[in-house]
Amino acid sequence: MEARHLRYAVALAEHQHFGRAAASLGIAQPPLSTQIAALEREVGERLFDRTSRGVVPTAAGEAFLARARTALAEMRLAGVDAARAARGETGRLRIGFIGSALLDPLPGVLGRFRRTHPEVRLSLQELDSPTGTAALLDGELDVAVGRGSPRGAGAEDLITVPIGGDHLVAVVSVAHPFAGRRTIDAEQLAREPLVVSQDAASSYLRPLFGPDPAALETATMARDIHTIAGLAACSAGVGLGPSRMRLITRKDIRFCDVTPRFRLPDLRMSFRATDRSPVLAAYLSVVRANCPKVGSHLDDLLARHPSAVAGAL
Amino acid sequence: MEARHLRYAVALAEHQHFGRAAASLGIAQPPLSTQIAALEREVGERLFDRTSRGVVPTAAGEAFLARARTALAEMRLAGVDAARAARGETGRLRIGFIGSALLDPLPGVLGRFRRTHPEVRLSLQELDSPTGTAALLDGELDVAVGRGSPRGAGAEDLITVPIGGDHLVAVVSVAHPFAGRRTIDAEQLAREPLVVSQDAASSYLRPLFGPDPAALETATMARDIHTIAGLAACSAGVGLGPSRMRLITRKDIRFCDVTPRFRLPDLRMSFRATDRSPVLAAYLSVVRANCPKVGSHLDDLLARHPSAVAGAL
DNA sequence: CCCTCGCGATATCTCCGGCATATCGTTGGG
DNA sequence: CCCAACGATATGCCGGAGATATCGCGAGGG
Repeated sequence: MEARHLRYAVALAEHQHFGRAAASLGIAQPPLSTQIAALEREVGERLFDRTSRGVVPTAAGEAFLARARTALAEMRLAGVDAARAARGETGRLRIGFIGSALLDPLPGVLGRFRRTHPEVRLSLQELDSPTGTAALLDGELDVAVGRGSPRGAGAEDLITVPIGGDHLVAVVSVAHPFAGRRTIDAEQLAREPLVVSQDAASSYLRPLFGPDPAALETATMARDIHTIAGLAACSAGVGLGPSRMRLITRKDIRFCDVTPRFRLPDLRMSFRATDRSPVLAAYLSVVRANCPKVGSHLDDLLARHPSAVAGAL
Repeated sequence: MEARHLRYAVALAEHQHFGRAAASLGIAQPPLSTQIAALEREVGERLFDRTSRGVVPTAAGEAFLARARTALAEMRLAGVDAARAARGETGRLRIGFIGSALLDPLPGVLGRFRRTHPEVRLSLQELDSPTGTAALLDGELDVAVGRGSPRGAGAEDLITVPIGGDHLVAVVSVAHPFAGRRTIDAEQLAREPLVVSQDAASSYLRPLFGPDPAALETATMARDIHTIAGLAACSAGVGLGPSRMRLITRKDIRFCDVTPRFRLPDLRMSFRATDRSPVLAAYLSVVRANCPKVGSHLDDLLARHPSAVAGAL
């Protein structure tokens, strides 16, 4: 049984007339008769009653036609859905990110992407940087936003673009003696009880305290940036975090720059170099449109990379 | 796009290998390549990524395949459903009947039909005989069970088989003076307040009272047989109805034969002579199996009728 | 580093079958 | 009783699906 048979049967049922149905199909009447006869032979039942002034479906024909119509509709949708999937308009995008990314670059990009690609199922997950990289390599994520270049096995299979840098700031309760100050010296910090993220403490924050990291070892650990702010607010210590933490709008905290200025590893976005997902491509093109600087960086990397992301526009 | 393309794409996705997929389809590898290429050209998107050691669907391919599989399933179901509809195993059967038919011939036939054709939607409706005949002719019913031959315009387009006769019986409250008697004389009845059905009073019951139908004109009218029994039970009068009314199992009523025995018009079943519904044919064959006497009658009528019911077995 | 093997693409031919043209059989309607 | 309309049948043609042979290419293995 071929789709042709379904189309012919549906047209015949619609026009109730071999000649007109054939005309509507762009063929002559005899082949329509032949094909319908062949269909009836294959199904094993008469699907149409031929009368002297037209054609009417039998009960078997009605049952057949119902299925035939949905089958044809599915076929049409197959093509449409494929095209939409290829344009990245449907599908799924799984993004893992560190908390601070949700403060600055992500909201704009995600909002725009949601609006331009409403039928893509977004799966968002807050993860620390190493976990995100691992999940990306395992194929559990499509995009990972973290801090610092991915390291370890497989990292060379990732394409990574910087999407923004920041420096270290301190956050304290409004009641804290530092609350009114614009800056705090790093040496002063070393004498305060600190609140830092697990991730930062174990990697990029260590150089800040030079040869003596005791301050870090006694620091309170928090998993994410909002917890750091919250702990600082209730005077658990001086919180340390990226400068985009200033975007947190709480009345009960104050921020101070750390002197000398201490640059944190850039925020970066990674994805698998072998990933051909059109949704990813669509996402990247939204990123490009939203942020020309990241976009041009992206273009460079993609141009350089051998197996670039599918038609990355 | 033809069903062939869908089958080929599905097979290719399943085997992830052109050669093996082609073998499973019973064709050689080159035509499979050609057809997949043609499909991709028509859809306008690459549906499969060819690697050096196999084939994997793209995102567009996955979207396409999902629709393709359901389309193919629908096509298979089309044939199956048509065959089942042709055997009368699916569809709808609308039966109109008078109340007394629900006492004797219908329960057995309907029960058996329900069991043998569980997926036929039965639509049952209690109607008086003339209304049933009209509904049948209007195409609102498939079968009408009533009393007395259908009359009026179009009646000759119906096939009608008798399915049982009965005679008149009286029903009275247990408290009624007649309650203990086996018979009641027709002349006695004429002096009693009566309870009869509208239908009966206006047609076949009139001869019972000879030239003076006054008894009927003052009779209480009821629409159906159970109401007659109920009114008799509460001593509203002497109920009159068909002898199968004896099948009503109420403790508060008693039945008496009417002397002389007064035959009522036969119960009969009618359907449109032009009706080709396989469900009707299936129903008739259940009737035949359930009741040989009616069956042979049916055979005679169908043999005699020019455009007999579709393949009435 | 080259060689070979495996896989998909391409080229060419064949032949089946879907389509067009012409004609027939049947059934209602005038 | 004839005619018009409709679907079925007969026949020839041609496109295209499929088979065979071959090529290009990339990945492993020696």
